[in-house]
Amino acid sequence: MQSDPDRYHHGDLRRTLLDVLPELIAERGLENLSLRELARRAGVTHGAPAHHFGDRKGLLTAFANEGSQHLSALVLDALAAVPESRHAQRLQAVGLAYLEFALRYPAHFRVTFRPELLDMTDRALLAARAAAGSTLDLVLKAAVTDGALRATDYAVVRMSSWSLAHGYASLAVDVLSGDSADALRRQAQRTFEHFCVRMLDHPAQAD
Amino acid sequence: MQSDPDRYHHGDLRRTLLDVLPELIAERGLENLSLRELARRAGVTHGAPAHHFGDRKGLLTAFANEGSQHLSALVLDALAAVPESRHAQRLQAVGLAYLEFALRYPAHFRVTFRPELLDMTDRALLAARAAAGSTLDLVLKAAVTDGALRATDYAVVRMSSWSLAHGYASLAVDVLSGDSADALRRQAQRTFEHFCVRMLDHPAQAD
DNA sequence: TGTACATCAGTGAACGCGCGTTCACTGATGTAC
DNA sequence: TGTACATCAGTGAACGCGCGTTCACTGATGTAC
Repeated sequence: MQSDPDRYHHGDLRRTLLDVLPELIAERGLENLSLRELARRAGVTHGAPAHHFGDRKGLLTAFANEGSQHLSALVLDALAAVPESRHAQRLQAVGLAYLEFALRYPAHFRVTFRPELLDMTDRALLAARAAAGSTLDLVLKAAVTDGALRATDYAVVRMSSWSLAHGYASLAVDVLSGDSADALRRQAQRTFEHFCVRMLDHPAQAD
Repeated sequence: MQSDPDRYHHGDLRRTLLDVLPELIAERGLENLSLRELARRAGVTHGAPAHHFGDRKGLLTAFANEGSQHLSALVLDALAAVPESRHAQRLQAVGLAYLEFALRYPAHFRVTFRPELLDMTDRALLAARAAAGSTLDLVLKAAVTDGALRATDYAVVRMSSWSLAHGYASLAVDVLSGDSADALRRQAQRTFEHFCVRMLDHPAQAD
């Protein structure tokens, strides 16, 4: 990717548009998102984005796809640091990674969970979403296998874990956005630990 | 309120605008909300709403105020049916009322928690929000008093309860909006019960 | 290494549209006496 | 009960604006030979 500002071909406009989008959403909100303004900030005429995304929905679909990938990466990273036998810690790690996603990529977070703005028939998007959602299932299934979670409680614990993480992240982004990110992280750590310890049992091997 | 369609004075335009708004948000989304279209649907020229709300932010602020009042009413109603000593049940009732708010008033739910769209200096709005938030505190404080919740766990349980309810409601409105409301309610009932039972202890008197 | 040609990426003018806001107005209502 | 007048609520024309989309174009790149 070259940066000569006067070249006719941009080099990687698609990438640049996706990179500029979060600032724009942060500044003006998803309500006032304008493709023309996006093109302006990318240093390109307003017709150019159509070459890469077609329309607004295409742009946001690609952006949401990226969001799901960020989320997957954060979850997998967090899990890599926790032994497979520590189920409560693993569940906590997933929840904290979800919050981390919202804190680091608030614009992605806002777009990713708004299906009415997206092309939900897009194969790449669906695959990315499925991948991001599957990790929680793996963690909970392992807990069932090891006797830390009753199979009959699986659905209920899955839904409450997801809701807790999603709610915490939503509140962090929308309602508590005045608080410092570190304060939110610390509080979340305690809150999620409290939750996970109570939701999963501790088989003999624990600790 | 009269309904003669040809009168010059509307009768209660303010009320009508607030009543029409949810449909409009449901149909076109908060992104595409237009004051002119709102006026059109209220059967009035586009200049009229300004008399009552000033601008878009004024309208949404009044709407969010109403939202907080709906939420308060649902929470208080739900609590009225549960004995004061049943702390887990009371906490569950608050959570389910929160979900009920999102299911019955999805447009209000979407607006109420978007401070950047509202005039957060509006006294009436602030009062309504504070009132809606205070009930959870009352329930948890009673649980502390009765020994069902350790004072040191107060903050953590408060935050996880709020997050769980908010997350569930958000997912219900945004992501799971294809599911039937009744199915969501039933699943929430089980999920919240599971959660509340584990978060609060059961002093001697229980049951 | 050079040339011809196809493809790709961005340009810029033009279009029609719906929007929010303003403002002089007029019809309706309410109040004072 | 009647009249005069002030206030309130909605009208409708006008404004300027930024938007998304289209499209013939041109400059740049890549490939075949």
